[in-house]
Amino acid sequence: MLMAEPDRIAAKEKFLRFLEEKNLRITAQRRAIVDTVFGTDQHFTAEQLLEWAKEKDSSVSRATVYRTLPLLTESGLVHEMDFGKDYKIYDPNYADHPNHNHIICDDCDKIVEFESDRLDQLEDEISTGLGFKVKSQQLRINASCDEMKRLGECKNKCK
Amino acid sequence: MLMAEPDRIAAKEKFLRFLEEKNLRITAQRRAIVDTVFGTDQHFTAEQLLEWAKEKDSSVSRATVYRTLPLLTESGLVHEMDFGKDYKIYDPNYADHPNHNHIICDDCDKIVEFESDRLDQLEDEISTGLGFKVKSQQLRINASCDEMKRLGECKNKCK
DNA sequence: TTGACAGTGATACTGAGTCTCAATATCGTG
DNA sequence: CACGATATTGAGACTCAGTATCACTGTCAA
Repeated sequence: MLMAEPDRIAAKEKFLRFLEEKNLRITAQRRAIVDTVFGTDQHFTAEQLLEWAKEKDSSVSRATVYRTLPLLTESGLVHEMDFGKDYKIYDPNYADHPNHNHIICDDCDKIVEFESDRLDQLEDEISTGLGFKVKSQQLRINASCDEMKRLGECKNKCK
Repeated sequence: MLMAEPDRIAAKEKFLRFLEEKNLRITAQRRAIVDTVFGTDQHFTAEQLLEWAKEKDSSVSRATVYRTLPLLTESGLVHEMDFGKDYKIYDPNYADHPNHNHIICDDCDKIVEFESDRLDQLEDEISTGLGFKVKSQQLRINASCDEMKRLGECKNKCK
């Protein structure tokens, strides 16, 4: 967990403004959740967020976390991702780097991100061509741990 | 559900051979499941497969379906897909059309497939360039129902 | 101050998928 | 064909992320 940086503070302010615009209230619990989300640059799960937010305000409950996450994604400041596991992963750094593609190691759950301008460009081209104003798009590559090992990316958790 | 066609029968035989090669046994329950899988060209969920297979052999249990599905995907004859819903979707027609990309309507769960040679080519190029022998890859585009409606693709279930 | 209502936590619930284990079926070998 | 090693089975308990319910609480405009 990194120290809050200027752009993360900006993201937090943007979200509070987003709540105001929707006539939603800024409560202590929401503050704790938002401080947590924009106080890290790590990917996290809903359960992790619950745990971390509870450290800031022990009154934060699971229900409130699950109620706040859709607001965060709706605001466009946090990105929800699904890698075929039985939980979702959230990226609080999304506004800064909107085009992520991922390689997922199915054996140890490690995620490697990569970028490709050509890919981004082609994705946009296809989406536009099909007449969609896209909500989200992702290229997901599932690979085996053997391959990850070969790249030296998978030293820790793999047997 | 279509009548079994030659290539589906071939797929079924391939799978039985796949079992033999792995010294796995061809049981009545596995026959019922395999007949079901390669007797349709529809996408299906694990629970749907259980229901359909039970009609052929009422002794087929949930456990056996969930134990057989990984074998089917491992054989390369069936493709497992995850669209961010809380269930997985299986495609028994995968061997014939291995390169699918999908647009998912988040509101009504409709799935539109599309192909792009340029995209397939670029995906291969990137994967190879990163040194991966890929297990699977998919480009997933989530779109809103409003957009689907505009295309006339979403007449039925959307409000 | 009041009252409408957004927000809350505790907790019950859902539903896909997994695990366990005793009983059973398969199939190569004798 | 019979044997036996072992792969496979079904029932049902279990897991776990996420959802729904509901009575209570906090906020804020009038």
